[in-house]
Amino acid sequence: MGRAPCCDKATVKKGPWSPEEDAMLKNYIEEHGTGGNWIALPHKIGLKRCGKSCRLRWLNYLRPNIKHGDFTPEEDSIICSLYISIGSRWSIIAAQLPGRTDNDVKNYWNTKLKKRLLGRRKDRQSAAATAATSETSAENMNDAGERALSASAMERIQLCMQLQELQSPLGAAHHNPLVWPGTGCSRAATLSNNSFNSNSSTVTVAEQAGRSSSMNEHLMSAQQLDGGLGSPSSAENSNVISMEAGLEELLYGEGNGSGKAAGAVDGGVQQGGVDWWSYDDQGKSPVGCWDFAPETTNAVFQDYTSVYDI
DNA sequence: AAAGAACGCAACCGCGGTATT
DNA sequence: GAATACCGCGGTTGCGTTCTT
Repeated sequence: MGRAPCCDKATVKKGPWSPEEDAMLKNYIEEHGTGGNWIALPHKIGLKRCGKSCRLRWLNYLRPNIKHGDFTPEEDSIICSLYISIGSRWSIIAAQLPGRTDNDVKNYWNTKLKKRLLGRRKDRQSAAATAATSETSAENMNDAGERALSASAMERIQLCMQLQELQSPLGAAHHNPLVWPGTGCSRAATLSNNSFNSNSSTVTVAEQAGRSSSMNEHLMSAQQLDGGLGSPSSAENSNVISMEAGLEELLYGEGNGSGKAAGAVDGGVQQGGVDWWSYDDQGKSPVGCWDFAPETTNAVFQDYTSVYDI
């Protein structure tokens, strides 16, 4: 039959960890490792904690080389672009940020980045001369969307709409394969139309969202990661650069007026002196994406492609 | 200075997938 | 193959801290 019970929920301690508990867990793992069994770990150490709690504490706080607070502009950009493309897959996003945990990234997004980005949209709408129509659109989108779309999907649509506004008055991002890949046309527009005129839709927003989750949401990220494996065309490069510039503008101000080093430079996007999307001299081959081991990139990408059958 | 509101973060909860018996 | 436990993840909550009035 099955295994032994996980832990006695009546006797395990909950709540904040004490320095003594931290020290016990840290010392034990540094000396013996996790042993591949988190459930058994607290018993071995003598901690009155659930194994899941120990695992969480170790991964999010005690593990070496953990970074806390002070996300850099480069990290902001990575989080935003990946969130737009793959949604709230925090573990995958965090994997692109050395030293960051999924919990950290999730908290940072929920408490800061989301407000910063989506707040800007509110500002734009309220300032617009055609406030009535734009607010109606947004409200309809919210009302309809909340019924059928996840909050995550709604946020991503809003972010994409912001990018469209920034990048081209004609909505170039609609045709940006990095934003809405695979369809050759505007997914954002499709979703929006269904949100606005959903009465007679044969394909519901929910279905679209479901398809988005299963098929398309990941693709920009996959292509970004794939950039480390192949050679994007110059058109793709310019799409990437254009999108990054848009994100920079969303994050740090209109017209690139912020103090942050934003904007595209030849052959890459330079941010605070760090190219996180850099290409070689000819701008053909990507190099040094995100400053972590290529094998890690490939592993993440391969995991992802295998899961989503890219 | 005090009270309430807002914020930020650590930790918990529940679920789905995987491994084990 | 079925039953059960383990693992990892995303969503949510609780609480301490900071800000605003």
